[in-house]
Amino acid sequence: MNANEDRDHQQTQESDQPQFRYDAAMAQTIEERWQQRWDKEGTFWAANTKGDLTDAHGDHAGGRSPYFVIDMFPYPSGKGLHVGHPLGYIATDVVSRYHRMKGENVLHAMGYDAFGLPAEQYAVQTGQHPRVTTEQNIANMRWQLHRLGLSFDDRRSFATIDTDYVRWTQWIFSRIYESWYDPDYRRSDGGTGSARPIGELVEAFKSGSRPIPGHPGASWEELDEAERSGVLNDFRLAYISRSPVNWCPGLGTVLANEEVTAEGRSERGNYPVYQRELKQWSMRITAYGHRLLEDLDILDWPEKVKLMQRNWIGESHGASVDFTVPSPDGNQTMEVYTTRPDTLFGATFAVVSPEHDLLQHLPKEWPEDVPEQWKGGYANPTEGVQAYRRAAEAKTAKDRVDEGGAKTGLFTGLYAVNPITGAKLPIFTADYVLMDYGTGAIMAVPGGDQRDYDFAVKYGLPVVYTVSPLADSGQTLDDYRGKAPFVSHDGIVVNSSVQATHAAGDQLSLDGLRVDQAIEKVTAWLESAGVGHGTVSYRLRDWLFSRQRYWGEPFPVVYDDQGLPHLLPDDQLPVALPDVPDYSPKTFDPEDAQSSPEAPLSRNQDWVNVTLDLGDGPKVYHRDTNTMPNWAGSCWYYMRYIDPKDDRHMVDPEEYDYWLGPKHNATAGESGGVDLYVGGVEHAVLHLLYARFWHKVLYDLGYVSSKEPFHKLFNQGMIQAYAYTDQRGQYVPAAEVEEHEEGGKVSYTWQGQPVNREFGKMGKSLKNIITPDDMYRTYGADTFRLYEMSMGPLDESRPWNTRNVVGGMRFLQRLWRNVVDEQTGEVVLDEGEPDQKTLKLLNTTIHDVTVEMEAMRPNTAIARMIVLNNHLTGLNPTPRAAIEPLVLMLSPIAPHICEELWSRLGHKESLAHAQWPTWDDRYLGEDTVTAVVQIKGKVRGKLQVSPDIAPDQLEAMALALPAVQERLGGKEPRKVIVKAPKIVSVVPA
RNA sequence: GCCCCGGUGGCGAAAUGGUAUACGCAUCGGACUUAAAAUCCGCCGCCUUCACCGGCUUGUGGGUUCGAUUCCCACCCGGGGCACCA
Repeated sequence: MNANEDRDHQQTQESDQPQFRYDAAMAQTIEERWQQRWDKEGTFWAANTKGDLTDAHGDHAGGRSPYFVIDMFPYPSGKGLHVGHPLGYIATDVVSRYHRMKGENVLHAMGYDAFGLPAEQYAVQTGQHPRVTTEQNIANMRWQLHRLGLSFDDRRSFATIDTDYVRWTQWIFSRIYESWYDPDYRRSDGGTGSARPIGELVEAFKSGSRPIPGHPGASWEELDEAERSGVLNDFRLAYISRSPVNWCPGLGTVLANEEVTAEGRSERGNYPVYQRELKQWSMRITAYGHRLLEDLDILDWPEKVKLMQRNWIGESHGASVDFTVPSPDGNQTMEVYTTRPDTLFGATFAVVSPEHDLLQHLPKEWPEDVPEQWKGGYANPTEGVQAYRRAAEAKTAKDRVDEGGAKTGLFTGLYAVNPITGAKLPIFTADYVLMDYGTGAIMAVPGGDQRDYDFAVKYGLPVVYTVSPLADSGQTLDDYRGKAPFVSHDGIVVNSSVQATHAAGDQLSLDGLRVDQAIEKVTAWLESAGVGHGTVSYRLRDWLFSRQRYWGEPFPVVYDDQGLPHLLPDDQLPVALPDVPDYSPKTFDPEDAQSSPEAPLSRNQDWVNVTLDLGDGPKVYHRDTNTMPNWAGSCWYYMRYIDPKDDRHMVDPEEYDYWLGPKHNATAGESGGVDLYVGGVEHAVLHLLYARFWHKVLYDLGYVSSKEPFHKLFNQGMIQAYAYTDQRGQYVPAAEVEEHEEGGKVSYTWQGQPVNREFGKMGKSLKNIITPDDMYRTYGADTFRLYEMSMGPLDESRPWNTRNVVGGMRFLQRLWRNVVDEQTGEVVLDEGEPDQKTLKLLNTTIHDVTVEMEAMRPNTAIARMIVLNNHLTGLNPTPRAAIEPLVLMLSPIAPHICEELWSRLGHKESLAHAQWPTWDDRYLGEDTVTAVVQIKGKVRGKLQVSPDIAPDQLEAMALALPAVQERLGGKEPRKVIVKAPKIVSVVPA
């Protein structure tokens, strides 16, 4: 069979080429042949423990160790791939193939994240239904990846838009909706706090063992349906709320905090985002804040990503303090959150956010003797606060940043009473205090906080310092007075003492204590006086979960004529997307903050209004017209690879235990989960935080047995590229640019005109795209894979340079020639024992390559293999005992050529499951080693010695060297350090 | 502003306390060829020198050490993350 194809191949060749040379055309023939054979034989099928999914021999997993390795699955965007995209896919493929050769049962598959904005926008551009364009794009992408020779188990592939899959995404939503978080629940893993079925909460309300919030004294039976629905909504992990959300008129949808940039613009499209109060779905991710934080410790993730998640969760420890606020409607309580309760004596005013409830209790008139500046020119507090709130609402986060931290604010006419000192603090409202962090109210301590200080200076408020620099810092408070706040945890509390406290409590003094001691003391005092308690606060917000989009999963929820939500029963899933006259989102003038979202699904009234029997007879309901964000599908897809066709479970629990359960193999550790997950660092908080949250809910509810979804995370670097601009700043085609060198100076021209080189991304608009297809045409997939793996460390970004690709091609050609005669196509080998030098190099290479592969450093593994191959090139004929291990070791990186050579070496079976070569320790040692003789750290001589030379003998030999004698000038050395057999370091007198 | 990562030949990069520059690219020289391409062999950090010898060299300056690309301190440059979070 090979001979025939070779003859076909050689007819297409230039006549003066050797007929059996490994070139691009030969590579293509070989690659396509092996790809077909792998497909036909099911070479990469992974075996489940039972059921239809067996390996190629029809066997189940048996005692084989599982290894689960996947990439972050792609959006099939329609733009096609450039050479940067497959880097991670090649890396996971190399790892997969390596582990297969170690005898493990490797699950390696690829799915498609096909809902969401990019797919929808592409469909809108092309005027076709998103399903049509998305499926075309998936087919195209599948082909492009197939051509790379990736070793996926294709039976396990699926897309998030598949009906089977949407059903289970909606099923998970239903489980989350039907759950609440019980912070006191003792989990079987020893932890505290768990998602529990909402039914348990209802039972507690019914039995009276738990009071019903908002309905003191009432029994569950006394509440009407709307009241019950409202109470449960406040506990559900998926809930509906009317609250300020990120509204993006330019995109026509609301967005999660994670999808909004620091400039207050949408991450996609870069449109302004406004805070609007709207009724939307949210997920109670904040309930999991602490567990999401602490379980980072059991993950094998890059520290950088852990740090980003820690910062995003933003757990801080402090105290909540109650201030009494006299108002026209009677005394109100203002709860503030502070991380520095030790500075209570330094509070000179208070600030509430513009949305704070306290602002509903304003006095009718300004109090007397209030500075005009505090009133902002308004006739009374009500008018002023209304105007200030409107102004704040209209501002984007970008506007606030542009103000550069400048503080604006307005006096409310109210005063808060300091619970310790009884001092009356004027209350302001200002937009630098955020409603959704802490309690939306702060005590302002201008002596210890930069923002409060700025505000105090602007409005003429007093500054009191209550912490003094440590004596050994060389600073005193006088260095700060009138200039700046003293913001530090390292200090001694001063000026913080009262004989009789205002609230019920003993006299209190914090003076002389260190800050941490003072925090402890004052917190205890607050608790005993009943005016506060220690508490924890999070930067993390609940996850806004609805979008006004067509191309997403519909919610499995309908509303009755009272507007109360009802969950659809599982047997009515999936809720399919309806056809609508127009699936594009209704967008607005990006600056139109007052516009309101309109969901495309609301355009099909036949779909929206349905008659259903939800247990109490047929009734008319209205469907929820929102869709889920595209993160929903990516939150759980990894576990669906276990069996995407399973119609009885989201995932079979036994199969889950085998593949992803805790300690399912040697590397998974306590967390369990995917053994290796590779993707870009851009998902450090978004996808990876949402997926961990869903996973933990499913874990609490008993559907999965591991605490975490992804045990080991690896972020591949970006492939960057050069781009060239002409004099007018226009990009010119990078492929046509010529490089010139003159007198050591490098310059670039395009069509004779000088151009400038810049460095950055690869992109169509930069005219520097290079596609995998370009590489297949010129070199073949194996050379392309080899180049991407040899460019440098996998986790670092580096520039693409097509000129360098040829090095990999030459390596493969030399390897080929070491097996196949280029002229005759014959395989002639030395079947005898290789010489000692070859055996030594072979064994050290096997050892080194194994170490490098384990550490995911294919670049250095390749360097070792090139050294071995270059050595074998000098032997003629090549020893079989050396070339076979080399072919096996290279096969994860360049699988097609290695399969071809393996077959020409006489093996019938694919090498995909051949055993990874092992080394013999006897060949690792050297007969002689080079010992280096240093004088004051500089190399002055070298000695060839036995590896087990005695230190005394080595020292004597070193000191006898003429170069050493000369430099010692006849004197005894002051010191000689001998590290036999490598180093002798001589220190002259 | 705060936090994190990085800086080594002409270029991509090796080496994590012990011979700095493995491996690859480019350049240059040689073999083969009528010639070119391809292929093979060789040189290849900088300065000085015909050459040997010698000196210098891992962003800059300092420190620890017999010995530092590697550890410590300060600074410069590049990249990334967060940014009124009380």
